[in-house]
Amino acid sequence: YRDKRLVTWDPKLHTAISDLEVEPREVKGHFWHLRYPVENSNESIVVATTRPETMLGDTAVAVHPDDERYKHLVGKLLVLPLVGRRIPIVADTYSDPEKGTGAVKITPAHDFNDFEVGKRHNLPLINIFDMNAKLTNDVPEAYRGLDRFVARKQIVADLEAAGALVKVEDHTLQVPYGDRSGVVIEPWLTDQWYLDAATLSKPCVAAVEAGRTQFVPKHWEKTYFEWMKNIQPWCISRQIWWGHQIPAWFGPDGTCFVEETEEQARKIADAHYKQPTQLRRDTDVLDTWFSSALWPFSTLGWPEKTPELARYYPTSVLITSFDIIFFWVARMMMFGMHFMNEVPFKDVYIHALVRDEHGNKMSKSKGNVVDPLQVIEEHGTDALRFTLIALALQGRDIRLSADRIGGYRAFVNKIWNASRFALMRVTGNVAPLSSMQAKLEEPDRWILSRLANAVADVRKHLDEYKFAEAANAMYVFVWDELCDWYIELVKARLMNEDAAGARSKQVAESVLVHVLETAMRLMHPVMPFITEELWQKLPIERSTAFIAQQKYPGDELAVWRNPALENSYALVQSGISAIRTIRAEKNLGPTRPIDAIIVAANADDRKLLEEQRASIIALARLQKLDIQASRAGAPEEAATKVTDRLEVIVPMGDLLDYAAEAAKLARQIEKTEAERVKLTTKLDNKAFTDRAPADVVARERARVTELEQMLVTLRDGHKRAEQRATKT
RNA sequence: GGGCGAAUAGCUCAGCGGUAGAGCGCCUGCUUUACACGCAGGAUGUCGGGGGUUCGAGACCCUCUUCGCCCACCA
Repeated sequence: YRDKRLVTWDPKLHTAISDLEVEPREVKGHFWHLRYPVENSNESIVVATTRPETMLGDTAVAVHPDDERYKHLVGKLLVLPLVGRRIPIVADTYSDPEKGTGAVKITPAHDFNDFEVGKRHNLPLINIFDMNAKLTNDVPEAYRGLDRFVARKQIVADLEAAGALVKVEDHTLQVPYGDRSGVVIEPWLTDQWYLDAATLSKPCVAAVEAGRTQFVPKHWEKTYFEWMKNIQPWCISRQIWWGHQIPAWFGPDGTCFVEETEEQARKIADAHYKQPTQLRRDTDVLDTWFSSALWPFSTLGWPEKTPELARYYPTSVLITSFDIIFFWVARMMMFGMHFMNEVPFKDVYIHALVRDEHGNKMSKSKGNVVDPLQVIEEHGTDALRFTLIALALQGRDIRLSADRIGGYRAFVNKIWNASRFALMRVTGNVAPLSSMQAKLEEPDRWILSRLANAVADVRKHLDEYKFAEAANAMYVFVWDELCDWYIELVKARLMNEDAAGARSKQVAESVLVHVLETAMRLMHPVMPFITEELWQKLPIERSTAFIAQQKYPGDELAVWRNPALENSYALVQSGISAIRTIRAEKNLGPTRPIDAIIVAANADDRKLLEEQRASIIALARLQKLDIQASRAGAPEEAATKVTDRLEVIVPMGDLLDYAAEAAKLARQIEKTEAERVKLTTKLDNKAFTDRAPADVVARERARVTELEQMLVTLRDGHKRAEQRATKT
């Protein structure tokens, strides 16, 4: 509908702008107290204003109906200084007796609140500004044509000269600026086109309440609701060049015809005027957000009923920034519900805002934009992309951190080097995994199980829009599991040129290539460049030209999942780590060949360790490994490391510092004992054993048993070390 | 005035009812033939304060403090 009301007018760009494009800025200004005399009386009323120039357009002064100070003056007239116009004193609850003098000047044509007061009291609207915010001919001659800020100075001076200026106070106030033009916007009375947004918004609120569209993270719904439920009429016309021209035609007498086409409008107009009539099209264009609101269906061929529209509307997900919720998301909802009678998207993912290093929002007009090309120059495209994804946590903004980008650049490098290793060691095309399932060795089955886990985790996180978690799952799998364990585990097999090891070598090659190939597909959306490059190089059969055309890894990996194997394999890893810890603590160096004894009380554990003897020897760099049920026969001069299920003993000969060893064991005993006491106290608490879930209680009991076993071993070792220390 | 979010290791941040974590930084040792953008090992926390719920609380509830943001208003 067309209406004459106040709009937020940009006097530089000469157009109405949206409330959302208005940016309040805090400015130091003044409070001017002005005295308006009551006609034919000695009395007067003092009003306070931050914009004295608007007094030229005053058409009333309002006081609160219950304000005893002014009750007797309501209905009387004031003489407006400098102008001489008689203006009424009206009673209106808009006036707040607590604020200022309790009397407020009313300028209906230049203030939104005053406009409403004016409507209630049938006050005239006096437009004192033109489109440039210069004073019009409706003001005394002395001020005509003056710019608003020039006029302000002049008027204050003249009021002072006339004795109407009571006092001036310093005052800090919020002044509305146009966010594009950077000038103070002016509430201005114009004819504009409006949408009845309140009516359009109702089904949109209902749709989100019913969950037909869901916000992720959910709390943004509140922002959406708050705005939708307090929505104002939407001024959709703009006095600018670019945009969809409004389909409205005016006849000579100002009658308006709104039709889809000019032809249609002319037909209606001719009928209306009963003769062929010249029409003039409205030169205004639609607010850009009006046009954008049509996007979800207009791009699919609407208003035609196209197959695309049937297939893709409603869309699955809109990914956008929170500051677009009002501008675009809400408006697409309105038009979707109105024109399609269906929501435009099922999910709205509100992503984090990337802020600059100081935490400020980046903006083109502020100029504090981090240039991605520069970051890419320094760290690489894939590193930047991975960093953004890794930092994209729900409900939290991103401060782009150079350190994090550097860390992920190292990750990209790691992927490159791991693949380089594989390409160096794997010769010829590899066989499909299915053909060698029976020949897989423990480490092979372990990494395939971990891969299946990683794929499942990544997919789950992506489904939930948890991008940072998805990135982390990729990172941990590739670096901590594939590189740090699997590649190290298979090195010996890959480098073995003996005929006897040929089959084992081939299996390792196939598994390594298969795992890498799957990892490339898994990471491709985040790191498109390196994954494409490496995928092209892998010795595999390629069914498509590009990795992007391949299927994303999914459920087909699930057959490899093997939690029991992973659990038992953790024992082997903890044994290797224990030996490495002794190496580091005793300064044995990473490469010096040493002997080690692993004591495991459990027969199944020993069996598993025996099977993995070669891996343990290789990764712990041992020259001799004994796996036994008890400590019997182990030398006294030994460093030990005790874990939940095993004790690792490294004979040290004269190298061992017994006092230090005893002290180290004493510290571990103290910590273990403290944990045991804590758990025992917990288990002694009847309230806990009665009320906590059975599995929690059982787990705690098992843990106490483990700790008790550890303590026996630790105390035994401690006693021996202490005896030796005193002997020497 | 209304609303939202945040406070956890030196830094950037996960965890959101059952033994406090990651990356970076820091410390120790390493030319280990994929990688020093690396490898192995290590240290580091009254989880902002105070109440409460619970067998059990960074986690849930209340409250306070401090930061950040959004909306409205400001004669």
